[in-house]
Amino acid sequence: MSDDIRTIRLQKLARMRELGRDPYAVEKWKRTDTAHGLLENFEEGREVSFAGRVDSHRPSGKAGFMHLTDGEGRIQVYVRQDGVGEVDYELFRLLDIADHVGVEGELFVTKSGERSIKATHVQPLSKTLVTVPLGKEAEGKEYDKPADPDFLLRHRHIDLLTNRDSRKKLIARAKITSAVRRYFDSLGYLEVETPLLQLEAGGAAARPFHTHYNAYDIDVKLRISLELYLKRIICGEIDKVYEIGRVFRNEGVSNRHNPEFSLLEFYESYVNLDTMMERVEGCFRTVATEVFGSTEVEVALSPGDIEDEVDPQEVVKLDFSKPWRRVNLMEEIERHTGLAAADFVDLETAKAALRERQVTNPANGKRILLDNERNLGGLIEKLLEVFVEPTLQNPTFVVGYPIETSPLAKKDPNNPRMTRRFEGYILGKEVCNAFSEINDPVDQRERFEQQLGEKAKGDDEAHPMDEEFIYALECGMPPAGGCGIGIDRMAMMLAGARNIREVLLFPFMKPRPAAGAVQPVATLSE
RNA sequence: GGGCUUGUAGCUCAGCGGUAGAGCAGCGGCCUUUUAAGCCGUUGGUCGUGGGUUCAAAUCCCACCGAGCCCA
Repeated sequence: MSDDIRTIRLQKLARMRELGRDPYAVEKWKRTDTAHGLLENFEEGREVSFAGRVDSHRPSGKAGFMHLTDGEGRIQVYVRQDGVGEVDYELFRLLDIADHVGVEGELFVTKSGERSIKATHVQPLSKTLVTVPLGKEAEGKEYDKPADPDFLLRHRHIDLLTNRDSRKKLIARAKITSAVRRYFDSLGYLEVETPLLQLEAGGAAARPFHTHYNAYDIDVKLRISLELYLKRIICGEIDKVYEIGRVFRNEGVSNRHNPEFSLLEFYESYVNLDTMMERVEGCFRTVATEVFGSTEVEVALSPGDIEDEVDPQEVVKLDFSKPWRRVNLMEEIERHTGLAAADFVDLETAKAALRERQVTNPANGKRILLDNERNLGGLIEKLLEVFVEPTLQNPTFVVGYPIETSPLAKKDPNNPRMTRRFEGYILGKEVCNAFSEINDPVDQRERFEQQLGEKAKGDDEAHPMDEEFIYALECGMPPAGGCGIGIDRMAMMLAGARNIREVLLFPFMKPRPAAGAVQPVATLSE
């Protein structure tokens, strides 16, 4: 059947060509206004030239209407045969929904009061060969739009055409990235690009993707973070450096995980955690102001954001004008679990204390699963996740992370079990991770060796040894602060997305099985 | 991994044991101010895939493949 439609459309295209008006032969069309601009600065009688996509098409014998959209707005065009001539009128009739068309004419108001263009000239600019499901629209209400999220994600162009909300979020996400760039550029940071193909993927705890480099016949990995290369640049006396780049983690897909995602990391020499906090605050403030127009951003909460049921319509105001709250990790854990510092001397003591006091997960009242924890640091981070994170609704920095889970952060001089590291949280979710970077090559080597020990014990996310990185430290690295921010998570939060796919134009999709199903004729050549 | 829901024409959906329907889109016709345009006519689906039960399955059962939500 779709072949029939295609055939008919091709016939219409042929007819347009017969009339000497091949849509595909046109290269440009003057647009004096956008649809929005036309409606806002409406001036009856003004001559305009406009182009857009046919959104509704209501021809009759010798006169008719169509609505055209241009991405941001929608305007009606009135075409009458004695206004455009027979050829143009036939071209108008040969249009289908979703075709692109250019019109010239003058602004006027219809009998029923709609601001419109009365065409004097109509020229098709592209012909659709399939039915494009745009749905219908009237008085702000929308009808029969495609609703299957799977379909819309596999054909994002249709989502962009039909779903204003999707469009808004994806545009916001793009603008966030560019606002972040402007912020760091304005501080004198240098933006760089570092290798995606690496012999050892380091800088984070994650499994990499593997691939093969034929020319050298070696296996290589896709990067999982930007960290180690950026710090080598710091060692080269470039004192402020950042990168926004795609990293790849060989993990499952979820509401908040895509195998490739965008990471911002920035490093600055001779500064401590306080400066890093200021940078994070400044970055969010800049993004809020530039993308959302205010240091106060309203974020729609969706069910699941907070432990208890929340009205889906509930909106929270996040204020980025002020410094974020600062808390200490162990103090928060002790406060929320009732355990004391003495309970955290080692893994077994801590497990015993939790068992003895029958500490349960406040979200569901169940015991906390501790069997998977191999070390005290892991246990502490688990407690952070269960007890503390849900309480961190307003922007908050949590300072002081355990040494086992922080192999790249300086030791805390006051507590050898802890490191100089913080994470930022908003609405209970992690938004950044920052260290005072280790610049002691001997310490760094020991940390990597500890990690190799964990790997030997079966932790396949443990950090690999990186001799070139150690060599860079041996050559001298200044004290420096470093920080990573997940751009997608940031965008989700600020744009009010509940799924990471809402802020990724083309999230990874499982391939479809060959059989059956609604595969539009459009090619899927990738 | 577990639970619930779901997969019917290009799109939105109805049908829920008797052999496939509506609206929109499409096609043909009428209409020179319509607007989810209208009127008349009309094309289009092996009802996700594979098994089973039954005289009979889109409809009941099982498995598989997708999707959505919730839980872990």
